[in-house]
Amino acid sequence: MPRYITTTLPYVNADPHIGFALELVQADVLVRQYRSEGEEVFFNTGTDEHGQKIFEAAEKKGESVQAYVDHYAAEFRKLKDALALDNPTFIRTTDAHHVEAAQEMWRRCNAAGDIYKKKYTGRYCVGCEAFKTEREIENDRCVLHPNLELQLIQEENYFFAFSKYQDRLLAYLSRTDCVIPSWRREEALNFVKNGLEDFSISREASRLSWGIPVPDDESQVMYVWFDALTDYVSTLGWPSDPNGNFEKFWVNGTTLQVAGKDQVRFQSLMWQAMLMSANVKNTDQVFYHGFITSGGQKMSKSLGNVINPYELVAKYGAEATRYLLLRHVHPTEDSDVTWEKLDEWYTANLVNGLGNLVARIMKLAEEHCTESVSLSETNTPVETAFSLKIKNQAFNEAMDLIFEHVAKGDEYMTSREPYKKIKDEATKDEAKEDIEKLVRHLAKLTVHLSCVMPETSAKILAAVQENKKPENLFPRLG
RNA sequence: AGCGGGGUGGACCAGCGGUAGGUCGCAAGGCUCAUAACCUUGAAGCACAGGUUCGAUUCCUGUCCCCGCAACCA
Repeated sequence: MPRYITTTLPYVNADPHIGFALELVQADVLVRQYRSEGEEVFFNTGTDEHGQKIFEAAEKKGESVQAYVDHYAAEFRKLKDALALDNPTFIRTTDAHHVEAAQEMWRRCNAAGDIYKKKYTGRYCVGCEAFKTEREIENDRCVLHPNLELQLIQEENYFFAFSKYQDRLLAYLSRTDCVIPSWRREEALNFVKNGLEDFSISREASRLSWGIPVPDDESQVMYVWFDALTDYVSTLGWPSDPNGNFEKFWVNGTTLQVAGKDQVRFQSLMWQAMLMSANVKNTDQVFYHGFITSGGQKMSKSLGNVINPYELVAKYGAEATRYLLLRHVHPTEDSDVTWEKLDEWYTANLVNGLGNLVARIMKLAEEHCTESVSLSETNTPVETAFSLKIKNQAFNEAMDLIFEHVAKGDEYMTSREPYKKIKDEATKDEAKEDIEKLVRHLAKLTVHLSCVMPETSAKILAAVQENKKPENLFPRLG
């Protein structure tokens, strides 16, 4: 069955965050695993580029908004190569086709009677040029501009009839696999049970100058929801579907969204209600990953503990970065990452573990075996277990299986001592058999490795086929 | 207030009613094919307080601490 896998689209008001790199790598390893098993996968990612924050950020930088978003879109697009992503589609919410799709989504929900205009009163900060929430207000002032008086402003916006979908959302959430991990489904369920309120989906054009116009109302611009969330289907060609991808992957395929844990309400509730309203099939499954903290704190520029994915790749390489994110970041819980820990993991597992194992085995093979070993094509139970772990998003456990396999190689080498036996004529043949067995062990390893570290996997396989010790796979850190 | 998750040796994670496992780090031996790598052994642990039970890290109750959501906030 065709599969559709998408990340959320990051908002381009800052450089790529390590958390987004995690999301991409998790999605990619799923994509690669399914593709390796012969399934056709549509892999989507891209950038969310509208909104007042972006408009203001561009102004601050003294750039045109278009130049600003083009710059960031490029920064995010580069992640594809930096993280060795397997051919994702990259959609920008400023793409002409997406703009039309967002407007069509609006029209359909409107036709279903789910969009209406309502007067809304909020406290507006002139300094921020934005309405403030209770959390952002302290002593009746905006926390960022305590010297300015908040203004009570009344604005007329469009609202989406979210509350109408309470029952249908409960029915959707009764599917046990629609939210992973399961306890986040509990969270979503409780949220719906507590009652839903309609949410605002537009802003006056005078306040939101960089966004998609509301159909048939020049005075209003879409606020994030209809704009950003529609990307999951617009990327497939919805609604006109010129290539049949929407029909193939969304309607007839299995769909999976990968998102951060703070997205439950947006992805599993608001977006699903919009799909119901527009009479489009719901997402089959949304997987929510945890967050990455550093030194026990949320990464933030002011704390100076931000780890940028490009720095990660510059230091360890794309392959090792993928490995580090998959094995040492818990799939669904928060994980703490520091440079110190990353160095430790890189050295222990990749340099001393995998890299060293390949070197010691292939050195012996190159010197003592006259030709490369024949490889069997059959799947082992370990490979099946690995595949299942990946598909169940237990990425860290899947990695553990790989490294158990690595450890077994080292243990076998020590217990059989082929390097010793090869020096004695009487045991020479036995040593050769040991070495051949170890080489086959490596070949098997490449099967698991291919969706995690594709280049490394290919290098090892090539070394086995050429019967030659490769260059160090993972150089020791300076 | 509430909802959800979590608190297991120095670090991260698994176990979830019957001598507490794994990985990393640390220490001591061993080995020499290998990227001063590898193998073996060892030290060290179930947030706290009650309860249920023959027996609790595991179930129940309460307390403390951490994280996310808490409605227009990606």
